[in-house]
Amino acid sequence: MTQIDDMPGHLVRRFQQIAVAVFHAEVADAGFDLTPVQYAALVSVNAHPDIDQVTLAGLIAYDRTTIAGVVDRLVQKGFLTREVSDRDRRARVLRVTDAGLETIGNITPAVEEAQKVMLGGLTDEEARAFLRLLRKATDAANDLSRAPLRTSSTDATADGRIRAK
Amino acid sequence: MTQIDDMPGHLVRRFQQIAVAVFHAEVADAGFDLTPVQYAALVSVNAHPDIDQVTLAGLIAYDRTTIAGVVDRLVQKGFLTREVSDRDRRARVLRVTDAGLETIGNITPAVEEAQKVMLGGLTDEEARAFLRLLRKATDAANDLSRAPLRTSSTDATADGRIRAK
DNA sequence: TCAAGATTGACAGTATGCTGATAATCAGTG
DNA sequence: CACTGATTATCAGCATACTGTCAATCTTGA
Repeated sequence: MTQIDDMPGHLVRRFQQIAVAVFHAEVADAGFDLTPVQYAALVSVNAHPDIDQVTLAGLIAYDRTTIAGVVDRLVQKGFLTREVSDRDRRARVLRVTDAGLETIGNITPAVEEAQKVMLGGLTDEEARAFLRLLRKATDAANDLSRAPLRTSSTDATADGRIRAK
Repeated sequence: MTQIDDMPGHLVRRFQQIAVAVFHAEVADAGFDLTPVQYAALVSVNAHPDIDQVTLAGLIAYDRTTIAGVVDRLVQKGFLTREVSDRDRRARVLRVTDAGLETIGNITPAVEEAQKVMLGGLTDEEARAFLRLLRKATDAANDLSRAPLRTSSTDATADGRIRAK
């Protein structure tokens, strides 16, 4: 017997695989074709209109080289627009389209169902305990990743832009 | 505020990213260049000499189309050999080389350290509780993934081959 | 104001993971 | 033995993720 099966890293990898598979299944059942990552990006842009890609990446803990492809696909699906910013010509400003907004509204039940299904093996109490510990461990180790979460402690600035730290 | 930050799927994705980053960092510090996935495959082949790729995939919950690339890289690094089986000419029989064996022996402390680091935000008791719940949730949802874990309930057969279920 | 440094986005390259298809081979049945 | 169905591996194609590099642009300080 290898001890691999009991290593946190290996278990997390397995659970993540399951989480993605469950998300796909529930979302496909509901008639949508969105990945977990695309969903997170879409919802976050909706919550922060005119956000730029780097700030978006920080809000959902993506690598900034990954976000480009994700946004590409969302633009291609017609759920996002990407335009050069007036204020900073390096930045691309993101915005949810009407189609994107409609998708967000209709897909949410499937997404929430997926969260329940992936924790189906735990009692409600266990699920709460698990989530609390998962959040604590993740937050504590946040900066060990190249793509740490960068929540806006300050609120959105006048232009809707979020500043990290 | 989006509620994304509290979704188990999103948290797991973040924690998995952290786990991989920590693994890379610790292993690189120790002077090695192995990914988490490659490490799991290497250790598992070592525990089950002459295993074929599908059985190996089941032991560590990889998709069978993923395992081919992983094994390719391990063969290229000189850690594994892959030969056509005598008994079943469809199957490729895997075996750890001396270099692979040496790597396993020397890399293990770094791998174990990585497991501690990624759980650094939890007390020992919390870490135990977290692992128990993670294992329970993962095992319960095992079959929801395309790449479920297939532990050998029966032991290795005469030829070292593991039969699932 | 202008030069140095930081930031934004993009690209190339590598490594998981997945879906779906195919070829080669094996096992079981009539 | 021939046929059918299952199994093993591979391939093409797509979607995360990462490292490292680069050009364009902004910001800051001398």
